[in-house]
Amino acid sequence: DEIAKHIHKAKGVLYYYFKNKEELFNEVLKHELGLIKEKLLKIVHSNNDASIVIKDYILTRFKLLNKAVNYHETLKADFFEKYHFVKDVRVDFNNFERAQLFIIIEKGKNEGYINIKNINSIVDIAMMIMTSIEIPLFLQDKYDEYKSSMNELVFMITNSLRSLK
Amino acid sequence: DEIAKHIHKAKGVLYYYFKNKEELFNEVLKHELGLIKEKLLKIVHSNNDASIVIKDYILTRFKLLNKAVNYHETLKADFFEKYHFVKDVRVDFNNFERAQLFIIIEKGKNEGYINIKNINSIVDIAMMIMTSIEIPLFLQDKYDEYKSSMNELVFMITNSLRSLK
DNA sequence: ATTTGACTTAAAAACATTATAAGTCAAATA
DNA sequence: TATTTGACTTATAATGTTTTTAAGTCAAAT
Repeated sequence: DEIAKHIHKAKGVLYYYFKNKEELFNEVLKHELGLIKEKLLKIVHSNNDASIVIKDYILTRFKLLNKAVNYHETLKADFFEKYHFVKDVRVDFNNFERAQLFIIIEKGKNEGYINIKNINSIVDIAMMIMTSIEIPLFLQDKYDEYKSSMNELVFMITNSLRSLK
Repeated sequence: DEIAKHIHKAKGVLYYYFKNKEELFNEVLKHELGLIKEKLLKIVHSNNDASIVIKDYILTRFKLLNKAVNYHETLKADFFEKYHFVKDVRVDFNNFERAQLFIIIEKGKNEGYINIKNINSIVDIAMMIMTSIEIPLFLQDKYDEYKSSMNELVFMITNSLRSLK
């Protein structure tokens, strides 16, 4: 009813374009994450050094996701085990991020800045940390509280990459 | 009723020793965390190098907390904003851990292994990561899933300490 | 000093009722 | 033909009521 009111149309028309409310929500979510993906891709494919790219990537990622209210809903769904609802979009975004981190680290290796054997394992850890932090950050609204630590977290991650062998 | 049954006493006697159920739970919780503190103190005050100590500390911390079912209840209470209930014990354990990490890092500095200016900021980050990871680990039962990454996470943290300046 | 068990009281579970939001569809419109 | 409407049904959630269960009390007993 609310959505229909917002577009000044009858509610029935929504079911002409979407199978149900879930499908509609998923499209909105895809759109929201699509915009974020775009911005992150620009960072990954910039001409900066890998150390700069990884810093930019992580900080921007959290900044953009903090405003992504539909994404926050998927965190809730996941936490309260209504995961199926948004599974595909979450898995897709996860794969996207894994791929980007891989690209950045590989770039760092080529530049001689990073010196690690198994890129995938470091990607795993980075993903584990980043996705874990999302819950206090976005569901418990601690983004502002943790903000100041964020820069140092990134600094720590980039530094650890430098020395890992 | 259940507790009274377990100790083969009438329920009323519980109120002779504890003001109410909350107080009883808090005592159980204190006891549970007390045992964990003991074990962690042994690690901190062992004769190992700081790099070994920090690794031992973090891995043991997660291993012990994973079995600490009453502590898990405090995570839930915190998440669902019934924090007051267990605030004191949680704050106390937090301070304890901050103090231990500080001691370990300071030790690392003295040994020349760690080279950072602001110990507190690195303690902040470590605490942020560790407490954030607790939610998926203990409330979403992903401890076994993340276990293999845990060693590498610790390796990453210790390495980052080495190079931070 | 400690324990009991019947007792009161507060909270939660179960159930029925009502209200709201989700989804359908024949007919209308463009 | 593609799109839109609005009255309609149906599923879900909110509300209120009753019942059950668990928390807490206390005079009396050990």
